[in-house]
Parts: sequence; structure tokens; C-alpha cells
Amino acid sequence: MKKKPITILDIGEELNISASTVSRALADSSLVNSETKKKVVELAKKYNYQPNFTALSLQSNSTKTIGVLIPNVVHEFFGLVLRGVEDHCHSSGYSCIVYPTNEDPDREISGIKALMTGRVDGVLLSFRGKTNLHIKQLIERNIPLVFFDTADESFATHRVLIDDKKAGYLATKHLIEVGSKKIGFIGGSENINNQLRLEGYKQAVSEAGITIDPQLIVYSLDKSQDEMGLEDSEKLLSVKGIDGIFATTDMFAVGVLKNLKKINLKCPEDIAVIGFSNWAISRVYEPSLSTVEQPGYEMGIKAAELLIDQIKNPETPSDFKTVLIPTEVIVRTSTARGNNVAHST
Amino acid sequence: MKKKPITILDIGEELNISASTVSRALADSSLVNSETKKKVVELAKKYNYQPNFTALSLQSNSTKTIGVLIPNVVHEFFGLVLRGVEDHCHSSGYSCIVYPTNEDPDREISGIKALMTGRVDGVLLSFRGKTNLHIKQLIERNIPLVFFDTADESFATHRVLIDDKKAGYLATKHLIEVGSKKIGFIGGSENINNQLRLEGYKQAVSEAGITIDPQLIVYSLDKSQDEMGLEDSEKLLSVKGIDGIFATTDMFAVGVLKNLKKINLKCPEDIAVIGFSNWAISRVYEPSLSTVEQPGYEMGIKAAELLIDQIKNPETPSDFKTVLIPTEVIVRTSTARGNNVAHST
DNA sequence: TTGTATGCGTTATCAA
DNA sequence: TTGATAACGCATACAA
Repeated sequence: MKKKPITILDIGEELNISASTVSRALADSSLVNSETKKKVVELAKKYNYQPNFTALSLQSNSTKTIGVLIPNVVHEFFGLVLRGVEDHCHSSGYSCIVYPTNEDPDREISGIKALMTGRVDGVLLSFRGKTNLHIKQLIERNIPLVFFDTADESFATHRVLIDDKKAGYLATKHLIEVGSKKIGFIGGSENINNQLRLEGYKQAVSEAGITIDPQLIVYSLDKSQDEMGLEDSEKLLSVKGIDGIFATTDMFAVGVLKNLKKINLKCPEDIAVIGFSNWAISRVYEPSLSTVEQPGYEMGIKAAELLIDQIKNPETPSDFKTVLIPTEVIVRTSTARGNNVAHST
Repeated sequence: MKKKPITILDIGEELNISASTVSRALADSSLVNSETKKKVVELAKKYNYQPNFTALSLQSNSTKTIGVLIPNVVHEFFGLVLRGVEDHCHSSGYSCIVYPTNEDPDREISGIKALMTGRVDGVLLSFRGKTNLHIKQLIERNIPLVFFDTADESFATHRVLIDDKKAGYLATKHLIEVGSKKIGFIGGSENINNQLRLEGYKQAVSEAGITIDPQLIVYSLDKSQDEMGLEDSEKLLSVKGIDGIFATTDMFAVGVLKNLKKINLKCPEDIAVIGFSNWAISRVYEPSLSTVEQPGYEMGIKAAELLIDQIKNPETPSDFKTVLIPTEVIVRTSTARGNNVAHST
């Protein structure tokens, strides 16, 4: 039995004035008698009047809400992105509808469809492929759209990314600097981020005059609970003389560290390991894990900022930006050897 | 320049029929001529017509949306809750507006206020205190409300919780079973969950005929990045003869394990350690950490289920349920001693 | 200073 | 079988 919320009409009736006057009084309009204004405000307070959000939206044609399609909410990086998005939204008076897609194309499509019905003023989206058609429809409807984390070049939108290739390059270069010569690459899945990180890896290896060895490059298909890629990293570690590993996620790097203990290889002495993302576990694990910072919070803030700016300035911007959030290598114990010092951040 | 989305009126004009007929045709009403129906459907498809969500909401007085006030989105447990909530919502045709409150009372209050304007059909809320007044207003407005994780007894609502006292009891009892006699308790903050877990701890200790020793009970105020409570657990470990520790979070338990290495105490041989929540890190860390499962996903599913049921059956239910999601002790290396065996889950 | 009428997009009711 | 009209709650242009 839903009790009907009080409306300006109810207030007007009780005061024998029209709804418009109530509306104006509540908006503190200068055209309204201060006596009646006072009465209205008092009554509104008494009944704890709240304007109906849906009516406001219908009339203003804006919902003050954005949609966020995010691959995973149980994830340190994406969680940070979401927190950044929400922080900026909150300070701009916006709300977020969150659609965790769990990397399922069907969920992505149904999310995009839901957002095409005018329930949000804009969309934040991590592009995972397979949804091109629906994204196109979104853009055709002129619904502001900003990509984060991954983007499709073919769409004219703002993008907020990290430079994955550069990050992969820097991580690999760091391994080379601490003396690694036979460096393995282990990636979680063959998505675009990991492909770019692999390109960076290849560039760094080539620049160092080392031949790229395909048997050192592994994509793990491990979809187990923790996705540590234990089996695949074991295989990688069996390559003779391997003395460095770049893993595209911290979890995979930890999987490597675990396997190292089993086969009695010492890290960092025998083999240096670097991960990716700077998750809590990289700080906590022993040995602590060198990694590449992936600033999710900043990415979320920036993406929300660009989106809301675009919502507020609806004339189609001619200059779509690709914002690259800076990353950096964080050196910890797992690569602390040679003339390098471990920072225990 | 926001392109106006197409409406049933537009379609009607083009076909020289009224909006009502279009509406009926789209609803596949049997009262409409199959010829015109066909035309309408075709045109709607051609223009990719989507009914305006806001108008639908205003007219039906329901938004098919729920609000979720959640303390933290960068958090394995709450992330799982959110995933569960979203999964159930998705399969019931609902969307979620997420308000991460970051434990900030102001954010909680502004979230609740935002939800009082009719933009959601119901609210999911983890009660953190200090917002009693606003929650009361929510209830007075007959907005369906379900508590998860923590609840305030004074409100008549459904609740989805774990039995924290029992969980604390079982964790401590497990330590006793593996031979611990002088057991420390370390909790992250003095919130209601931790207080209940402490009660369980006390009960188990007392039942074992051990006197409760206040110096063995510590609440850490560590608000550092990782909240491992390193300093406080160090203090606790300095108590002579301590041979078991129950930490109310896995992160704190890991902090204990780290400190043990420093002072050359062996786990589980010299001291047994059990955490709480069954986070990924408890499986990954070495030694692997015994812990108490805290089923966030199930909690989210159940909470969303109760809320949406209540939304669909608006007559005020007389029997508010308190659903306790079952928990269990997960035994790993950190307590594997005596006649116990480590399960490496 | 206030009231009336209109529109936002849709469905439902009533009339034709 | 279809159309006109009201209603959802609000803001605003126009009339008084």
C-alpha cells in the first residue's frame, strides 16, 4: 500500500492557492508574495515535500543520471574506476546506474539497450568488442558516450585510457635494466590491452638486441577462481635459462612467484618478476611484487568529467580527446637486484 | 544538439493515425487492425523506436530501479554483494543506482535523500549508524527497504545478514580445537559486526574454560592504505605465550602472518591464525590462511530478492524476515596442525 | 502577485 | 477498429 507522496497540488489545495504559485514559492521566485511564500515553505517542510524526480526528468528531458557499463565489479581496478566515476558524479549532482557485464556480450548488449530509452544522459563504457552495432545506435541517438580502459578507434568519442604499449615497454625495459635477458611474457587473455602490452614487451626486447622467442610468450586460458595462471606459468618457467617475467596482471605474477618457490628458483636473484596494476596483493605478498601502476581512480574521475562536460555542452564537440592517464613502474622486491633498490611502498 | 528521439506521435503522424493506435499496435493489442499494426511495427523498426523510459515511469509510478547504498566498492565482499544484487535485478528487469558511501555519513545521508524523490522503487542499505533519522523518513514514505550486512533492530524491515557472533564463535573454537590456549583477537574497527564477532570469540574462549584476558583483545585504528594493522598486531604478538589469533578481516590476518615472519614465530606450528571473509588473498598468501566464508554474492542475491518481492507486493508485510546466510570455517595451512589437515581450496 | 493553460511521452478510459 | 482526452507531477509562458 504505497502511500502517495505529497505534491505541489496538495500543498496548493490546503493553502487555497494554485500549484504554480507553490512551484514558484518553492523556487524562491521573487514574484511571489512573501507571506504566501512563507506559508508554502512551512507546509512543504511540515509534509517533508520532495519534488518528484521522474516528473522533473520528463519535463527537463534530462535524468541527471549516467550509465556505467563495467566488465567486473569484484575487481580492484574496475572498483577504483567506479569509485572515481561516482565521486565525480556525486560532486556534479549526477547518479550512476551500474551495469556489471561480467564480460558477457549479452549483458553488454542488454545494458546498452536499456540505456537507449532515455533513462540516462550519457554512458561510460569499457569497450570489449562484439557490441559495435549497438554502440553505433547509441551514438546515432546522440547519447554522449565516453570509453574508458579500452576503446574502439572507429567511434568518434572521448577516450580515457592508459598507454598499454608504453606500460608494457617500461615494465619489460625495467626487467632488462635489472639484468634479465631471457624474458617471458604471460597474459591473461588475448584482449586488446594485453596485445598492446605485448607490443611494448616486444619493442623493449628488440631494442635490447634480444631476439623475440615465441615460446616465451604465453596467453593463459586459466579461468579458475583466482586466475593465477598457475599451470601456464609453470610451463613458461620450464623454459631453460629464463630469468625474467612480465605478467599482465598482478595475480598472474603472484602465480609465477608461487611456482618459483616450488621449483626452488629465487626471486629476484635467479629471476625477476614484474606484474601489472599495483593491486593490494602486490604490496602484501612476499616477496613484494614490482608492478606497473594502473590508476583506476584517476581514470574514473577523468572519464566522468569528460562525459558530464559533454552532456552539459551538447553541441557535438569536434575535437574528441584521447586522455592517457600516466603510469609508472613501481619497483619492489621481486625485481630488486643489481644496482636497483627496493622501494617498499 | 540533442537529436529528439522518435515518439509514438511521430510515427502516428507519418501514418496518419493517432498516437493511441500506435501505442496499442506496439503493445500487440488484439483490437488493432493487422494491416495498420504491421505498418506501425515496420516504421517503429525503421526508426528504431524506443519508448521513453521516463514517461513510462511517470505514468506507471514505478521506475524499475532500486538504490544501493554500499560502504565501499573497492572491496571484495561488498563487490560480491553488488554483483549478487545486480544479477538478481537483471533477471527481474530492474536496474541499480549505486551510491558508494565510503563510510561517510554525509554521503549516506545525501544518498538516502536522493532516493526519497521517487527515483527508485526500493532501497538496499548497509546500516552504518548515524542515519537513523533519514532511514525513518524513508520508511515513513513507504519506500521498501532491506538491510544487508548490518541492520538496526529498531526498524521494521527485512534483513539479510550473517550470524557474526556464531561466525566468531566458530573461528575461535576452531583455534581451540587445533590446540591454541592463549588466543588474541584483532578487529579492524569497533563496528557492530566486529563487536558480535568478539562476543563469539568470548563465548568460545569461556566455554573452553579459559579466562578472558583484555590485553589479548585489540581494535586496530590502522587506516593505512592496506589496513593490515601491522603495528597493532605486532603489539598483540608481543604478549607472552600467545598461540592463536583470530582476526576479523583477512587483511589483518595477513598482517599478523607478516609480523610472525619478522619475529621468527612459525605458523601454524607456534601460533595458529584465522582470518575472516575468505578473500582471494587468503587462498594466495603463503602460508595459506584459514578463514571464515562470508558469502557476499548470496547475500546480494537474497537481499535483492526480498526487496523486489516487497516492491511487487506493496501491502506492508507483517512478517519481516531476518535471513542469516550460512557461513563456515575454511581450514587452510595457517591452522593446519594437530589432527587437522589443510584443505587447499 | 497569482492563476490558467500547455507540454514532456506514455497508457488507459471513454466515446465513436 | 480507431480517436480524443485525461492523467502522471512539474515548470513555465501567458493571461489576468
